[in-house]
Amino acid sequence: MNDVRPIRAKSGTNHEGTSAHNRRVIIDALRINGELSRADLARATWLTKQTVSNIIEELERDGLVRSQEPVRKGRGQPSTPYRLVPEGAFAIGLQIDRHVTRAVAVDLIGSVLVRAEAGLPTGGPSTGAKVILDLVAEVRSKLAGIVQQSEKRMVGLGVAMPGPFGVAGSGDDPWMMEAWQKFPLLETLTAGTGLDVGLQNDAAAAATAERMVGAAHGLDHAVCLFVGYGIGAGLILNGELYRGANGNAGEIGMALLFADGKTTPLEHRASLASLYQHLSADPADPDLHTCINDLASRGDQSIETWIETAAVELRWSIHLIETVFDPQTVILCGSAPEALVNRLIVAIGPLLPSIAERPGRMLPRLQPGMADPWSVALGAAAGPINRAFDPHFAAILKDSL
Amino acid sequence: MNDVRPIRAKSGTNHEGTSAHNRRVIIDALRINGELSRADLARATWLTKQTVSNIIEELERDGLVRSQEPVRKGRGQPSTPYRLVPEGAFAIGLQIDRHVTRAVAVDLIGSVLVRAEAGLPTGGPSTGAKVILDLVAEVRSKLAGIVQQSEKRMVGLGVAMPGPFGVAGSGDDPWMMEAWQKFPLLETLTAGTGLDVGLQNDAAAAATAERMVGAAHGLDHAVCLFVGYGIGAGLILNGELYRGANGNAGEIGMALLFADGKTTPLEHRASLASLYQHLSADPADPDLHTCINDLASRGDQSIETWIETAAVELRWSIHLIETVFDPQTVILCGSAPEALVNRLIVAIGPLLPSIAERPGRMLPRLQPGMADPWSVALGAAAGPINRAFDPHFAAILKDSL
DNA sequence: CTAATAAGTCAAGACAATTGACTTAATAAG
DNA sequence: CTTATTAAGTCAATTGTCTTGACTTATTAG
Repeated sequence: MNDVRPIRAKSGTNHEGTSAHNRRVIIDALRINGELSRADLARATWLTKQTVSNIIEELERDGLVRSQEPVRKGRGQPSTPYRLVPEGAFAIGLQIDRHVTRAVAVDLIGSVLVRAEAGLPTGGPSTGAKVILDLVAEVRSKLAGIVQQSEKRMVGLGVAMPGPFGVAGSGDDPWMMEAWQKFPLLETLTAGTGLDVGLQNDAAAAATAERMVGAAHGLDHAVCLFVGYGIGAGLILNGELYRGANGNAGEIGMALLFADGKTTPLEHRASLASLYQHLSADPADPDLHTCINDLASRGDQSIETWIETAAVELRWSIHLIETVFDPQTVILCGSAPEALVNRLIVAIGPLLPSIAERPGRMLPRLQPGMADPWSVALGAAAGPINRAFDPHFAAILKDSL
Repeated sequence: MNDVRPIRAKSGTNHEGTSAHNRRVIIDALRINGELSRADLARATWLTKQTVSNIIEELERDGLVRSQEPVRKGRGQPSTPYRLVPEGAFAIGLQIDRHVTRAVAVDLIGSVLVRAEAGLPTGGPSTGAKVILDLVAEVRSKLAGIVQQSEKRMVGLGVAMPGPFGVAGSGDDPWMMEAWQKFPLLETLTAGTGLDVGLQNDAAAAATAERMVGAAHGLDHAVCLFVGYGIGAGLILNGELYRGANGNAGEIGMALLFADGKTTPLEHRASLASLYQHLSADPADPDLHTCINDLASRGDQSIETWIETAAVELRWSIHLIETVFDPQTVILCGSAPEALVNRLIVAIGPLLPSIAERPGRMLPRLQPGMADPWSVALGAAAGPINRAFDPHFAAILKDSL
């Protein structure tokens, strides 16, 4: 009598969905192309001139878009280009790593306006939660000091931390990231900040950053190979970040390799963790980053041996990524020091043969991405901005409110 | 003066896009749930009762949907359930393999109504094109003999063949699949049949079939590991088939493995091609399929050795797929004989530890899919049906006409 | 027998994109 | 210098699709 099994269906849409999508398409077009006139927008988006005019007018009223000086280009009335207003929206990005946490305030076009960093006490969330909430509050108030009304235009707080999420842990993590994952982080942050909070893993955040302001800007298919304390891949598929069924897509650090008769996760052979171990360095040392940068840039032998080993694994990882995802390009990025990433890129080449070798390629198979300790926090902040302003399927549907 | 770089932007949408999407959502809901009343549909899709009524009325007029006997379920007016009408649409699916080609006619709900097979002469497309066109014509006319007006409701021709596509070939393929890829297949078929023609690789077709009528029915994230002459993965991501930048996503047969000091593509170690070689069998032998099925079902030693080797590689492939895609489930399917696939599933277990091991899993990590020589052709036919009737982002946009 | 409940319809209204004519402002051609 | 041509952008009426709220119908619980 009672229908027990729930009905599964996709959500429908309506006028508001249409209008929301078109608004997002206009914003996206301006983000990708820098500045465009109404006529340009109409041609590029397949919308009518009139519709574009209406949307632009509304966006201008909302302070998201601003007209520039008219430009004459041949016959006909000069066109008035429009640009995104950087101060049109802000987001906070928060990176929670093993021994450090970073927060940034970012504007609509992805410029970092405020940054702050704090050490994370060992002991996990019980002591760390306060540090984090204080850091977010600090960044927010500094932003409010720079920009009028920033709080009115705050779209959310994006958090990035090492994954994978929701997996029965191995228990051998000395940095207590596991404890962080069990901690009700989203609830704590929502309650403590009053903001909309979103979570992604660090590789996904790096990819989100590359898509907003980096090498993946405007690309529909790109994979960011992220070398941090661990190693992961951030996936841009069909122009959107792909998360998988449980938000763990791209967590290739856990991939098991067979070599020398042993089974080892990739992470143990190519990641900063493996480098620290190779150098017998203390990961909590605040000078480590610059120190490694120095070693890498002057080609120190201790680091070269590691680079040689890691490069073999990375070369193979890139081959696999190309084979499996068929992306337009692979971007190597990381919280690793820039000099190290550059050395790695050289050491990785030449790439293994793969289906990515095709006639008429426009983009390099492998490109360097941001190698900036702040890029993950930036990507974390880009999350809420994407959700609020970028065109994606879910944003059209009624079930997304 | 002249703006040389083209403007890149996503397409906008309009009322028609909304309406087309809602129609597709209703069809999809009926496909997944079997039968639903208007009120059920309204609740499940977030559309209003009135909108659902209008759409159902239109679909009924178009012959895509049919009312069932009203059912009393407690208080209130009895509800009238609706179902998809199988004869509402048809598609032809065509599989082009190394030495054989198969064509099927399929209806709206994915039932195979007609099947036909032909040997492909060596010599590639120059001689094979006619065979294929004749086969398609045969299937179409047989369908027309069974169903009135089938041509009026024909939505297209889907083609599946081994990938990868558009890659500078290695030239060592004795089956001339490379020549097929250079051949203007789509143009020839479009001209020769007058139908809308689409192309996917065989693993993608297998996944499309699993999504329409198999283990991936109604799932949003599933990967089909397809063991055929080669080996590939068909990717269902966010409820849609993922193709990658060049239609080659999932072509894992080309993935290079390092073992025994050598570099070998996965394909050479786990695929029917490797089995044929192991057995010194002739791939063109038409009895090979049943013969291998016999050998596998009675546990013949010659085949068991191969299974042991292949299972190692497949176990690792599944681990990697889980790690990289984070799917809800992995489906093992193939053009391999059913008994062989079943033996492989047993031999593969137990699976390697991965992020797929999580508390509260609903689905098995690995499930058997269709192991039917006709499943690829079925999946090929499912392609045009999906394009015509399933909800997806592109279908909402103005640039999709 | 009556009240409650649920399915489904009706008709008016709201919303957002479309259409085609119009205005404005520039350059090219004579 | 004048005129034709071209392109950007606006105006006002129209169209297509979903929404709203009241209404009708059919059933069961009490």
